[in-house]
Formats: sequence, C-alpha cells, structure tokens
Amino acid sequence: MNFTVSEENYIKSIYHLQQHAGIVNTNALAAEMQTKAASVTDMLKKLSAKKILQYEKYKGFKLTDNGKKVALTVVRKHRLWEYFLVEKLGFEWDKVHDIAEELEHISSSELIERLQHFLGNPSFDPHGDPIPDSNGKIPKLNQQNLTALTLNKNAVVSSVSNQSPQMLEMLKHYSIAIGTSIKLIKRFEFDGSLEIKVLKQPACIISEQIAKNIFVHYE
Amino acid sequence: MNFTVSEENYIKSIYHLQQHAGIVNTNALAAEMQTKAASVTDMLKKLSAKKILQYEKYKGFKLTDNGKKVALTVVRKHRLWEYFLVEKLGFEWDKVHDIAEELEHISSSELIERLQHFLGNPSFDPHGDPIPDSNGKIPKLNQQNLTALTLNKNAVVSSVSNQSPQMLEMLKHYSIAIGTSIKLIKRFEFDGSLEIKVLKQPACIISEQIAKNIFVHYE
DNA sequence: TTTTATTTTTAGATTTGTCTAAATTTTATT
DNA sequence: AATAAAATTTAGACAAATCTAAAAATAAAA
Repeated sequence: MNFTVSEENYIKSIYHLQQHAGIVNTNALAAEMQTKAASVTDMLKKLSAKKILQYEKYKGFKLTDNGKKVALTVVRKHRLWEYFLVEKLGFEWDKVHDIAEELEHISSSELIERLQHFLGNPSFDPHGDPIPDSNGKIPKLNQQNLTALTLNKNAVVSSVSNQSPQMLEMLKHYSIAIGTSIKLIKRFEFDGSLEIKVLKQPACIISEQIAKNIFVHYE
Repeated sequence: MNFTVSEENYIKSIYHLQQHAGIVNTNALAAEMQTKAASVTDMLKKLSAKKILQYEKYKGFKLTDNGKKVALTVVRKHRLWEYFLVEKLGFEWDKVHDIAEELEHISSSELIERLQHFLGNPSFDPHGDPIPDSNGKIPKLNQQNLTALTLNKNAVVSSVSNQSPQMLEMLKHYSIAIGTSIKLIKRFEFDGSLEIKVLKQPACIISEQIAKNIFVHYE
C-alpha cells in the first residue's frame, strides 16, 4: 500500500511516541507533529481505515503490526540517508535531520537497498541510533547510560539522546562523539556530576544533565 | 522563493518544451504533463502571478529569466541525482528517471552542492545530457548527429535523444553506450542505413532511424 | 457526586491541485 | 466573410490536509 508524505510522518511520530508510552493520545501526537488536535483526529480516522492503527475514540491508539512495519521502513530510510549525508557528503551530524526528513519519503525500495549496500550495510546512524534492516529488525547494542557506568572501565560512546545544537556544542567542547573511548573516574555526590577521561584528553568534569544523555557500551 | 513539487514539475516541462518551440501552448504542456488543459490554465495563472511566466491569455507563454533559473536548478538536481544513481549505486541508466523525478524536489541547496562535489563535478549525466552548474550555466559539447559524421574519423558517443527501453535494448545489442568510441565506415543510399565500427566489435550496419538518435563528438 | 477542567471529536471553512462540462476565443475552411 | 473546428479559459465540483469554533466525552476537583 502507498502512503502520502503526511501519512508517513504521522506513522513515524506515533511509532516514536509509543516506544516510550505504549499507548498514544491525541494531544501528545499533536504536540509532536506541531499541529492541532482536530487535524490529528482527522488523520487517525484515515490511518485507522487503512488498518495502520488500533484506534478507539477517546481511548488513545497504537500502531498495528502492519503500521509498525511501515514506520520501521521510514525510520530505516531516514537513518540510512543520515549516514549517507554525514559519511559520504561530509555534513555535520546536527545538520542532517531536516534533509533526511525529506529524503525518507522517496518511495523506491530498490533505491534504499542499493543505498544500504553502497554504505557498507551500517548498523547505526551518525547519532548512534540503530538502522532497521529490510525486514524491520533493529540491531541491539548492550548500551547503558554513562551515569550507570562501572568506574575505571573503558567504554565507547554509542548514542546521544538529546541531539540539539546546544548539546552538540557541549559535546564538541569535550571532544565527545559517537565512537569516542571514554572512562568514568569518579562520581561527585554533591550534584551528581562526573569526572571522566576521554581518550587523548585530560580528565574533566561533566554535569549530570549532560551525562544522562550519553549512552555507552563496553568494548 | 519556494515552489511546490507540482509547480517545479510544470516549470521544468515548460523549460523543455520551449527549448524546441520557443513559445509554449496549453495543449502541448497538458500532453507533456499528462493532465488536462484546464488544469494547465489554472497553474499558468499561479506561475504568472509568481513572475515565473510571461503569459497572455490564448496567446501561449514562456518562462521569464527567473523562471528559467528555477527550471535549471531542477534540471541540475535531476541530472546530478541520475549520475549518483548510475555511478554510485549501480543502477542501469534506463531505470533512474522515475527515482530522479522524486529526488529532484529535495529542497536543500547545500545538499546539491555537496553532492556535486562528491560526484567529482560531472558535466554530463548518464544519458549524455549536460548538467547545469550552480549558476545555471550549461556545458556545451560540439556534438553532431551520427548520420552527419565524416567517414573514417573516430568519434565518441555523447548522447542519445531517444531514451526508451526499446532504444536501450538495441544499443546494448550493438554495444553502444555513452562514451563508446565509434567510426562511420559507409553510408548506404538505398535506405540511409550506416555501416559503423564500434571499438573492439566487428563492423555492423545500423538503421537510419537508430543513427538519427545517436549524437557524437570528435575526440 | 456534582461541578469544573481537560481532552477529544465533530462541523464547517480554506487551500492546493485536480477534474468535467460549458463558454469563449482563435484559427481554419468553405 | 461566415461558419466550422480547434484551442483555451471559466465555472463549479471534489479530495487531501489543514484550520477554528463549538459540542461531546472523559478525568479531576470540590
């Protein structure tokens, strides 16, 4: 079945919201989509008729299995294109989101299979987010929050949950990026800040607020 | 100024039509766009209001200088993406048109500048059509029709004006592609067919109808 | 458990791009 | 030049995606 750009964007947003919340409600989706609740209701009816949603009036909604499959296809496209933009075209990782938002709606599935192969079948995008395979399977990484890391054990930064320009600025300052080797030296009880050691950098202290957004995995 | 996908498609079609005809009329554009004359008229009003067209009711229309600039941007994107699809992703040249039709509407101009650089600043797309530069300047090639070629002088195939699958099939059969070295051996008066020699191939005879669609330039 | 507040849905309008059918203008033909 | 034919435009309608304002349903508070 074919979907409009608007439908695909709704499906993707619902997917992301239900990852956290299980069931999604109208206002949350309206906020996510930067639109009005009435517009959401209109779209819910359409997606429900297309069997993308389990939807009961006033009771919230979630994707059907088929809906999830559509969502994962869009997510896959988005992340492959982000990888392309950063690794092949040399974009900074904080500049690629809006462009990938457009590219993810190009319909050809042969295109995306060839792109994946051209990129060397990457498993994670430049933000460390996993790239679903063509069957919708998502690669898993045993990652944990930096704040939960064992002291003095080497780990590698695998993703960053806050991808705002402000966050990127701070990460650059600390020389932290996806793939960076990192070690936790000390936790400060006073405000939860952490002393860390980044490879080839002197030890430094980062706030708990930053650390909470950094995820790592052991080598 | 920003344009919708539909507007960009109209602008591009008008550009192609006026290359041949100078001034364009409603029915010709309707045929090219596979739509109805009434729909064309509606769009003409909109494009005229946006100063893309010089348009006089019942008298035909053509692009303004600004309209040409928009058209060339779309053509540039289309041809760069075609080049990418063939040279990087390994598509056959007759399979890329529809995908490039979608990709040409991705809006980011930084994307297209980076893509051009990544591709090595190509001047011609896989069909031999020239790729306008970022200022809209079109590279020129001193090409001529294969039928007009001087006898026994080496030349290189630079473009093919009929890009149908049927044509591609024949060209494959004769081992002719863009960049192929070719020499005209003899003209047959009876039906205008030509004896040619393709590099590394035995001499062969092609119909006038095929030859008319093949353009070459001297080395 | 009423009343109030919040959330969600409906009703009706708007914009974009398209269509059909009818009217108008231009061009061609007798 | 009058009429027929072709091309073009207008008028009015429709689907998609959105909006505002009002109504209905659910949740929270007194």
